[in-house]
Amino acid sequence: MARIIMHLDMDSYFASVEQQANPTLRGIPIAVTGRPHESSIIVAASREAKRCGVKSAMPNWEALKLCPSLKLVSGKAERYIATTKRFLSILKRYTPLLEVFSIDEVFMDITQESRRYGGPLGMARLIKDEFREALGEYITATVGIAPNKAFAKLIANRNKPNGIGQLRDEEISSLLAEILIGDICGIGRRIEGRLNRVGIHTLADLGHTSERYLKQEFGVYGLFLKEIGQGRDPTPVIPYTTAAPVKSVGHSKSLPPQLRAFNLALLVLRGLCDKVGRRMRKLGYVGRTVYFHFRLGSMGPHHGKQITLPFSTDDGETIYNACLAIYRKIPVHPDSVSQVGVSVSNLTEKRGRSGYLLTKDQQRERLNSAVDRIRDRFGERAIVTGETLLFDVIPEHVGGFSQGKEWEF
DNA sequence: TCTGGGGTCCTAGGACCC
DNA sequence: TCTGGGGTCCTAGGACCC
Repeated sequence: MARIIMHLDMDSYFASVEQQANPTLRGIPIAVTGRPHESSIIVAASREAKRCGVKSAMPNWEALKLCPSLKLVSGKAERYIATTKRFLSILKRYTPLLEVFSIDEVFMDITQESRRYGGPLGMARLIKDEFREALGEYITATVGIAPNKAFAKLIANRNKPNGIGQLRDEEISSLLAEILIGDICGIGRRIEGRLNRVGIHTLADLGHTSERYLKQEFGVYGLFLKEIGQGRDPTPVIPYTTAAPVKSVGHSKSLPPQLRAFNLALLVLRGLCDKVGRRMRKLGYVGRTVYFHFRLGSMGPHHGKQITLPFSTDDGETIYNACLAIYRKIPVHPDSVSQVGVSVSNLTEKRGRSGYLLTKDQQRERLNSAVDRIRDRFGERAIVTGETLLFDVIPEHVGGFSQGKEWEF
């Protein structure tokens, strides 16, 4: 029996949450951005702004050119996470087979459950009614229903905003010739370009291409392409409860001109390492592999290197020292950088106090946990290292938690 | 005017061990 | 004498997602 997969995608999510929270923002073009007054980018545009052509990932200046009356709003991460928790708690009552794909997107396998609600369309309408009650009329979702994830997402995109779309198993084959490969989640610009150059433009073209060729060109990914070209996508819905744990924890920051000198950038990096350590301790992980990267010029190349430590850590200073060790190994030693970043992978769950850490580190561990407790109570900025005071000139960003797994529901 | 920040997965080569 | 093959770990790079 064919599966029934529902994809639910919140409409203009961050912008809608802001409009719901603040009536003066309703009915006008607004856009959520990281830094409203600097040369940043749009994270989310309201539907009024989208009508002028404003899209996410567009530089603010370009958005303002398209839509001079656009109101830029600073994003508030906590607000979006809280709203996501609320709608997830509604959805999990409908089925336990619920995959949190990002902060505003969910896949559900409703093969078993939809019958109880008068079929998938009835279920979708009920969910949208519940959302309106619980979240307010400005926060809406679009629902796509299909026999697999790729087509459920596709059909949701085609019914935005605030719509419901369904694609039945028997309807898919007749649509393959009109769906462009780039419309499929998983086929990005590079792969689309490579396929286009050999004359493959639609899913039907893809389906007619030999599996051998696709495998030779794209490795295991070629098998996925062949399936998609035939209207199939065997990828299962992976429920939140069985999803793989976080694999890496990182932070990076684009630097304003006054902090681009390399020695100042290192101070910013010190603060980023602290934030990474803090988040790891919150998540209960220690990690062994540290990746340090930086960027030269706004459009310049990334340089980065990783090392694996002989021990695991969740301590900001240890992570920072690892970055310095990496830096000494990098052949490029720039005078100035436009971005620095650090991420820790090779994570394991932290066990008891003495499991991984050396005795000489136990004092530091106690210090970290005391600092964490104070920050839990009085906020992240209650205690900062001297260097971290530099963050006062760099506003906090939003938009970077799209695929994080730090919201429980 | 010149671009954010958070992730995931896959591949491939070299080192090292048995 | 000096050769085999499998497995794991590490690093780098490319592609994708929101």
